[in-house]
Amino acid sequence: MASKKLPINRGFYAQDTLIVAKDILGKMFVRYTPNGVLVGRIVETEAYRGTDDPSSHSYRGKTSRNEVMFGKPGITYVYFTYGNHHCLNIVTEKPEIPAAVLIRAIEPTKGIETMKRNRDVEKNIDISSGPGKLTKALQITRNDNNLDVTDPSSKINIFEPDEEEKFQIVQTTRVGIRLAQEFPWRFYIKGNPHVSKKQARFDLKNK
DNA sequence: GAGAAGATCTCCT
DNA sequence: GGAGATCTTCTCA
Repeated sequence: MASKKLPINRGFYAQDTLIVAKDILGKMFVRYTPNGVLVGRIVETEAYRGTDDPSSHSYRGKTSRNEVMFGKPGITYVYFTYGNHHCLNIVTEKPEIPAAVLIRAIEPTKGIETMKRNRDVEKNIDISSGPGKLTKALQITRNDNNLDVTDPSSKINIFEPDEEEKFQIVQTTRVGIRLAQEFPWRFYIKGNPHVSKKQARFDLKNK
């Protein structure tokens, strides 16, 4: 048996948020639950940087909700919105810069049946093609806020993929926000069916 | 303490 | 394609 693989280290998350949002595509997201291990490939992200991004939760300063964004990189920031949905972010950059990358979609690779059950859907592409869907499939709630994804004993880790796969990255504008809509801070893997449908329609319109 | 907004999803037409 | 659901968080008085 080969030595156990370690999660991606904190130095990766300490980089510029836009670089992390782009480079984290294709990485393996691993979630440890009592029902087993759930794994998916990250296929869609958005960058939020509080210092110069009016749509970021941290733009107006530190609050009890967003305080983890002001902490060290590589920490989860989970918040509840629209009365129904949780969204998962990974904190980036230095502690004095409140920034994070929103994980918008993953391509399920392991524990698929468990994720389908969590979501009550039948098709693979319905499991995690959106921020709210993804957190439900992976059983992520506010209890999972402030977890260290670089710690091998954490309930959430992110790993390099076993096999490097070549893909094209598309950079475009974010969805679901009112302010700073023009910032091209959304990234996804071109042609992947697991990115959110809303976005696919948007891109077709803007060709 | 009250009112408003919100990084979404799903159902209905 | 459009609108409602649902509830946490923030702002303002």
